[in-house]
Amino acid sequence: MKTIFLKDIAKHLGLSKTTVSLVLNNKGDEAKISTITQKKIFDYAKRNNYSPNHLARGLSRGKTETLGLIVPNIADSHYAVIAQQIEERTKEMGYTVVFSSSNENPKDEGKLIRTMLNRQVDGLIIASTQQNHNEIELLKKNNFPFVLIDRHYPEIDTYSIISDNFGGVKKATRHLIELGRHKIGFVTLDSKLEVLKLRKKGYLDTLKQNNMEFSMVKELDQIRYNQEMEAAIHDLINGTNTVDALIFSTHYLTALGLRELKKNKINIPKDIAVVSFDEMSAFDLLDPPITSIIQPVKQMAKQAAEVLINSIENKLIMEQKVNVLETEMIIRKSCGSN
Amino acid sequence: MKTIFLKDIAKHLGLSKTTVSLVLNNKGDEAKISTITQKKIFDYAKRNNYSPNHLARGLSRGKTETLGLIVPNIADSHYAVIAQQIEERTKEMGYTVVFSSSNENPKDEGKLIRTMLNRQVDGLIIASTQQNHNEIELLKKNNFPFVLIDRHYPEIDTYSIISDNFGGVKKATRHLIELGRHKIGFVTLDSKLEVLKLRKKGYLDTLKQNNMEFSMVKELDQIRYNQEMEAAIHDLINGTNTVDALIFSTHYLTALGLRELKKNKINIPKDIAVVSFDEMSAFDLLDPPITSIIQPVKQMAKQAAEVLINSIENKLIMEQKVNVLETEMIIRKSCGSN
DNA sequence: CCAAATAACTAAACCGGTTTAGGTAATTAT
DNA sequence: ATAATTACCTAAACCGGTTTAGTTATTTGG
Repeated sequence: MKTIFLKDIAKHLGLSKTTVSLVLNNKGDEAKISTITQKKIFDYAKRNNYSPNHLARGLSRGKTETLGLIVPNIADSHYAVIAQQIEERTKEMGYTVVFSSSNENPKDEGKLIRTMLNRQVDGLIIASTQQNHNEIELLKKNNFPFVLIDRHYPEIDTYSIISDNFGGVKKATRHLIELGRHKIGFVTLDSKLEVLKLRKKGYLDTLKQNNMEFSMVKELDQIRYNQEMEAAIHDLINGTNTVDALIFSTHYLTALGLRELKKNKINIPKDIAVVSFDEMSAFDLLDPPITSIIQPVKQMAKQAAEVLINSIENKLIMEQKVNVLETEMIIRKSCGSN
Repeated sequence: MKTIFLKDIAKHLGLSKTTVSLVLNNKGDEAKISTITQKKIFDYAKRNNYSPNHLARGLSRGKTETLGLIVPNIADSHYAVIAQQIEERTKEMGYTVVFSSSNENPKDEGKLIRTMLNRQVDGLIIASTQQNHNEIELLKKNNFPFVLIDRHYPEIDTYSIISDNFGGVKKATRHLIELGRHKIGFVTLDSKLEVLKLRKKGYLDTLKQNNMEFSMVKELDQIRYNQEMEAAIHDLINGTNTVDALIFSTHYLTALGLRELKKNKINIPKDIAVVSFDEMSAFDLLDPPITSIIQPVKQMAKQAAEVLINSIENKLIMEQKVNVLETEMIIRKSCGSN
């Protein structure tokens, strides 16, 4: 507030800015500043609660102790938790985070990356729209420290922390098969996102491995999925191809789907078993509670923060660049298993 | 990336840093720089996608176009939405936001405020723990631009954007009374937070106004509420004082409470009607869907961003400092009203 | 006793911009 | 023909730190 500067301390103690700066950066001993002088400086600084101007320091050091976080949407609980964990870990390690939502828009994401770069962040954590191959490649080429979280570019070799989307859906599908479901449907978005492609593949591959003949994938439009869910559910529960189980590829699709199933008086799990990939905080309160595949979100976030900061500070660098964390299936009553 | 600086442009065009800086800041005409020169500068800058070092600019201008956001916890959907909206509005107005969670800890909050200040943010938006009276007063005394959101210090005269917590609970209580409920209970946290005090007051005052004799408030510990909910619900549904309606003072208490009610095979709304202050995204999927009081969170956030930026830029300043926005009651089936 | 080493400290350049206070040369006014 | 403007541009200070390359006075070593 009533800001005090380095030169003020120096002037008041009859010393040079250099001495004060060295001491306050704990280089006093190294620079052989006498203990008495050091004490004087520390005391005076503390008494007037001096704290260095971060811009000035950043400018001269070329480092800001600030990380940029770009997510599709922090209002989404998935990313909110990621943000929270990253911020927490990051704060412990002496960094601050600036964030921005790309709204799943590649152009916005590109702009945000550039904005963050000229704000001189020391590194970036990006949950990418996955349509900025070039920007990401550029970051890599320029050796700018960054890590991808939640979504990665399989074709670019960089630090990526993701969860096992493929394996997660596999677990879910196997679970349903084991419970005797034969006509399992899959509701997802029509998207280029690697995660969604992998989830679909997890479903299809598992069916094939188990020689299941029936398969039915509904891919809703990324924007109009809200309106399209009604027709999709209608298709899935009527006609000859009525399903006896449904996997939703992400939490909000599950929520929408459940609403429709309810409207159609479908009994879960008797008529249709339901598994959700990702969950919302109230899924265990629903009747029946929804069996869900959950991602180790917190762990992913902490790891991303650590890997990034380590790579910034050139400490021990992770050996394998892509780290795939296991998902967990929480079995509740929506599949009739208990 | 392959960073280009002002002096590079200057050197390449045989001009001075001054000229280049003026032109790129659109002060070319004002400074009577010839159109030809201006064009050369703009072109060269664009071609080499120059963008000014934010630290340097901030240091010399004393302004960073960065806002600090301090919330109790961004993982909480309530604050996640606030963060998202603030970031969105703020981005439109040319600012960036750095955020941090105080974890409802006043000391941490104090530290965060100081950290943000020496990071030279231009202003702060704080959803305060409300136990940092002094820090807030200090901000005010030093004319540092800030606005309180969601929670305010009634005793400090500053910009505050809050919702009508008192009126919200009043609506809920009145609703229950009108539906013929006579023994309405209130579950909340034992907290000094003004919002929670107001919600309790809204409940108690409405009962009094309607000459209801019965009242029962359960105040759970702020940390152990999770464990305490079981006993609280037990008390509320057993003995002579069995309630026929419950109001939960915040979304996560509702979630916990519903879990307990379910465990005890309570029929909602037949045995007990339920209203939640604040909701979770799946509350409308529950059986029955939960009647909720919702706060105009998005509006609050946008307003906070606008008020802050306006006060930073000394544009039109809001006339009344405390802005109380109306809540809305979404009537679902948990009170038996339809 | 003098040279070398050391202790304690500092001047000044630098980071990359913005801004103030001019400086020339060409035009206009008288 | 000379003074006053004007058009166009710039040197240098400044923002508040960090860091390099010394300086000076005192010890130590031979």
